[in-house]
Amino acid sequence: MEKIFKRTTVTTALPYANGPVHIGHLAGVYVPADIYVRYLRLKKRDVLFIGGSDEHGVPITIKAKKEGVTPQDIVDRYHTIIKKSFEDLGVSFDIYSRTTSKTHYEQASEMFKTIYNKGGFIEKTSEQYYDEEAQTFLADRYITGTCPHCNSEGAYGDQCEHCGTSLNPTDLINPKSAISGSAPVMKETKHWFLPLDKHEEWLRQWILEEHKEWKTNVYGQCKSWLDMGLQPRAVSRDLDWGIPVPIEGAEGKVLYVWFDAPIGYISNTKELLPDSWEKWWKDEDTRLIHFIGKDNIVFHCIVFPAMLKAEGSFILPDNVPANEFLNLEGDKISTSRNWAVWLHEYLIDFPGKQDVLRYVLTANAPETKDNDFTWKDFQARNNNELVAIFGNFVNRALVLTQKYFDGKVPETKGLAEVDTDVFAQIVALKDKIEENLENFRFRDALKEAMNVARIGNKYLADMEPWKLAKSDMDRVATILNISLQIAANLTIAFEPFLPFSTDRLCKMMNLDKQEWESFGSSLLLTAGHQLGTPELLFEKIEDAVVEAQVQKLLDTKKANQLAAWKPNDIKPEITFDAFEKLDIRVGTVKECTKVPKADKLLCFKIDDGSGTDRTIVSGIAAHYSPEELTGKQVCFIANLAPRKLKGIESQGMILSAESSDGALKVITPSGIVTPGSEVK
RNA sequence: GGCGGGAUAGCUCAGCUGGUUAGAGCGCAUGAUUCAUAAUCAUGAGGUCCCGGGUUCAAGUCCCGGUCCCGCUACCA
Repeated sequence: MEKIFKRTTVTTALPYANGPVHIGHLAGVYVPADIYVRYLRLKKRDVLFIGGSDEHGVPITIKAKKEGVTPQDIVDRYHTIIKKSFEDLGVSFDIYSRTTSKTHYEQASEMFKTIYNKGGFIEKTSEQYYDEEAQTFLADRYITGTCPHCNSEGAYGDQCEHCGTSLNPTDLINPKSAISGSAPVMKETKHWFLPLDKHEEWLRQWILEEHKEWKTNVYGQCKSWLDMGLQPRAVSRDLDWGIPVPIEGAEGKVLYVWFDAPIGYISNTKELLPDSWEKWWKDEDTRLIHFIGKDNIVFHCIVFPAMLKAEGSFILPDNVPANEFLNLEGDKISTSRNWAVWLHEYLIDFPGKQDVLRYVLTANAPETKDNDFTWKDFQARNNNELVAIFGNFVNRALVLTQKYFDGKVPETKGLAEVDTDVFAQIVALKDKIEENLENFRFRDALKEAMNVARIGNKYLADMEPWKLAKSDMDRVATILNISLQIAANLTIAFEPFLPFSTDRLCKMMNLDKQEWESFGSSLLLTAGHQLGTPELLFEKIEDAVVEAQVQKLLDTKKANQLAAWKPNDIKPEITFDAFEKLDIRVGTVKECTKVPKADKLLCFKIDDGSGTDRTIVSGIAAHYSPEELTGKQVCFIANLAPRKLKGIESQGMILSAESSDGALKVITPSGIVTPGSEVK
């Protein structure tokens, strides 16, 4: 049962303002959303396209601290870059605002208060680390100390970067505040929780029964969560960067960023339409669509709807088309490793080629599984598809008309069956494109749009007007009229996908933009209409250009890795006596196995020369397979107090070096020595 | 470890509720053509449908087991 909606609210995941936007964001969220919205507008449907930056949360405060600037400085910088680059790519937001806006502060506070007054939250008091000197509670990332697992210094409260173990702040040995350096104390703190468990029943009905049409990845993930049972989720944090919890007795507490961010969709609508925003969020005849990446599924399908429901007056999303991820040259896109193609840099490196990126990202969109972006593919799709099929057809039609009819649209002189058949084919394509777009299959829709140009090329090849020009100019007139009508249809077919190119094509043909319903018409241009000057719609991209991009990728990656990495500070001096207490030995690995039910641990049986095997558990499973190390000699600390890991007593610690990229390499003697040899 | 998604031609992907010789685009080969940015058009060669079992008259498609990739989540500490 398909419901008829009066209008559509489209939101895109709010990019986090601690870095620029890259092609992964575009392919997964912004380009498909923009295509969808442009299509709806062409169909004269009522649609609102909402975007904005997500500007709160701990990572931004950390980045600010690292750079010695304020969080506001950070978000101002990236918000500006992101907003500008979206505009330049033609992502046609009706508004692109931010979660630090005044409207948003008010809206988020109001939302919290409404839910609070309805009894929609539960309160819990727990103990957390507090920095007395700085008078603030400490986020996990703000606490450092010694890792209880690998004993390395400088582990964070949520994770030890050395061994990769995830931690709780209370696990750290000798915890220190990253703000003041003082030792934090445990202090009671109160927080509010959204009891998702109380929403489980209706969520189950709403998603599992009423939205079976959602994409399989989305539906499956939701079902998994619902089947596991939902837990209450904290909506506040002790932090000074964010929206203050708007009730009494909540000083020093802000809304947790996940609670505040999605409300940004609503706030931004309100900022744009202060008087009429509610119909876009509260009217049952409005269709709400969230475009997101797959990492955001649970959030937009379960958590945010629970918030909206708890508030009581909002509609729920009708669909959440989540895409998978885009890889780059075979590797995961990573901001920290600087393995990415940044939008703002692309726009500088490829001026006027917004549509090429839009095309490639759509043609290769990660709709059903992770996909790979390569510069070679980028070049091939530009040269073999945009230039050779689309651009070339347009050029042929325009140049031939220029040549035979001085650039004026010739009159048809009697239509043959092949002529009318062309438009029947185009109408069939229009239907396919519509069906694909309505179902968020942008890749297929684009392919069908390209088929319109293919029809044109085939028509010209079959009709051969350049031959008939010697004998039958009437027929040539008809053929070129038809060809030009096909070219005019291309301006409609590609408008959602390649808005810059359709603009140029319209100019070249001296044609106004057409609406979607004219798609398939054989009368878009009247006889005698004067065309503009033909230019090349797309130009070839040479090998050297894409090779330079690959090189740039490799270079910046290497440079950033080196620049970002510096060796840890040397620890405080120790006496020779202290050194002598350490007993480092060499042993031969007799047996190495994975520890069951643990992803990171390997269990070693080591010949240490004593006659009995020594058991050591080490967190290096992510870096070595058991076979690689069996038979090898390793160095280990022999007199470290034993520790139980996953129920196995580990008698010592295997020494490894950690490289700048985080890779662990086991320390091994340069030649074979007798097991039990001392390392001095 | 649990859960979700994926694995199909050289590459990127379609294959709905199981049914004849497994499809598309690009790339490749051959031919045609020259109006066009050596672009176009036609034809063709490419596939143990990840592996191993099973259900069935019939399995890429359903069931069980396994491998690898991605995401969520947990444990460990």
